[in-house]
Amino acid sequence: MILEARADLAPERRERMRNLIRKAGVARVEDLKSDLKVSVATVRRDLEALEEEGRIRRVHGGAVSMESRLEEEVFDDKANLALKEKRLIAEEAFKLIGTGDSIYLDGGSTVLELARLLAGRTDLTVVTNSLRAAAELAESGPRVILTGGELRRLSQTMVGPLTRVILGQVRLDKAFMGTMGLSIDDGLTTTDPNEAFTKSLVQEHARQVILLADARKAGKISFARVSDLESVDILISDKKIPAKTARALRKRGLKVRLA
Amino acid sequence: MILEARADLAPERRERMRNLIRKAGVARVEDLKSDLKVSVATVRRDLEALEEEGRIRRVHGGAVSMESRLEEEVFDDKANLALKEKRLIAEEAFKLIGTGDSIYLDGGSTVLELARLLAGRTDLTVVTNSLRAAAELAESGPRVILTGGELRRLSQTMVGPLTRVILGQVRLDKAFMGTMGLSIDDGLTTTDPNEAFTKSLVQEHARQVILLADARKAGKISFARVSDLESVDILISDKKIPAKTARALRKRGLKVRLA
DNA sequence: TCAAAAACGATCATAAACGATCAAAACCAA
DNA sequence: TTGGTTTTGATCGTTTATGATCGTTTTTGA
Repeated sequence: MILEARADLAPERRERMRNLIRKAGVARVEDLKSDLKVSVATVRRDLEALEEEGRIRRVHGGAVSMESRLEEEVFDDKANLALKEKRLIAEEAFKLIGTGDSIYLDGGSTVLELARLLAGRTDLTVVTNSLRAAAELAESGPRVILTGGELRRLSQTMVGPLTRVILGQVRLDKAFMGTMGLSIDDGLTTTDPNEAFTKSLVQEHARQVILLADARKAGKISFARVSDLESVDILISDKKIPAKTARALRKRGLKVRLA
Repeated sequence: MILEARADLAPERRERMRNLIRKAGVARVEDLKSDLKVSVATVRRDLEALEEEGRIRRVHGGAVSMESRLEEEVFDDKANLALKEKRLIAEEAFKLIGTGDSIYLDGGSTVLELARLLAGRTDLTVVTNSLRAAAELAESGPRVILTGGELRRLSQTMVGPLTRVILGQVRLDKAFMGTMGLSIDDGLTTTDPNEAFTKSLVQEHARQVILLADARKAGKISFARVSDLESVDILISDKKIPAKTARALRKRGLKVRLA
């Protein structure tokens, strides 16, 4: 038997691939094929896996690293994890919006995807504490009202006690919220207490609270508590959420929709 | 040795295109075609994509970059000339800021120049209704508080009655204001009544009002009245302002500084 | 205002890249 | 080893990106 130089195990090959792509910012399938000495089929499968992890973005002919400058939201790894699911969730949420609605958008990448869908909806009034959501709608689209408040750099949102004063002045038909953690016992949690404060404030003011959370959020618990599960009217998630979890949430009174 | 120049992956080609356009401010389709060694069809398709992302604006024959800040004014000769003055005015204004000050920045390109100078000043608190100013300070720098309010797309500022509620809650040592018109008889004027409302509100709340206005503003009258000249404590302008005008302003109690 | 020239968008052909499929190879536990 | 699973690579029909063509629109300058 001829012993070839032993091939990489799949995880180490992927690690090498990831580094190659990150170093160059971009890589072609053909290059990866010869660098890693595998077939294009394997390269594609690995790229698929890396994309699923949010490490890279596939493009025709190769892939782009998420950590490179070619990719827009470098600093925000989370924005691109499970991007596909987030898009689907956002589209599902979009269906809930009626003509002339006054809606709230908070920070978070899933809600941001929803904001992108609203550019054409001049009939709406959008209230938001998210600078990025505002930026998406800055050129054209709905009437935009910003909550004001202290800028939290990490999330690019306005948070804290000052948000209360404007939120008290507006009517909100539907609030579309994101979350860091979603737990049966601990409810909604997020990283920053000021952020949590503003979120809970919004939930009090909105007639209907719609939570957008991909499956990875289920079971997670973060630092600062936002609210009970009962504050949420509708949860929109994806099909990867465990059936058991979905059942438990429904039992607590939430309407659960899977995009 | 044969060097087979391999074609760029679409994202890298677009990145190069984006940089070419940003660097020059504008670019012709034909130039991009030869620089990037692709057909005009591809150039057009890429431009279309970049426009979709909001990075450029297509025009007949080529494209202009949206990423050169003050994008509109780049092509306005007069405004472009005034950029130098605006920078000088901003630098003069910067000198007035003390350690730990709480300052207000409103919209307008001159004030935006001042915002750029503040990126390193972590000792300050900046209150602003300008999304562009906030964007300048979004990554690092002073504590940033946004006023909230309705988004006025043209100026990318938050204006209207809702701004009152947060402005009422903060202390402002110095307010740096821009203006469209500055007239001895009509005082400060601007184009939009909501904008005017917010400006006058700020002037009421700030201990010291500092107006940044290049010489072209002198004698101009716009649509909506903001306030009397007396509301302004210090005017910073450039040396092109007529001596007669400067005298008249000083006579009305303003301290006039020429950058 | 009108006509020529330039730029444009739509359409189509082609070549490269892609995803699905399946069989062979490698791997693993008994 | 054996039987079963996972991983890999080859094949093939499909999709995508690109560049050329052509009729239409926009700009320019007489």
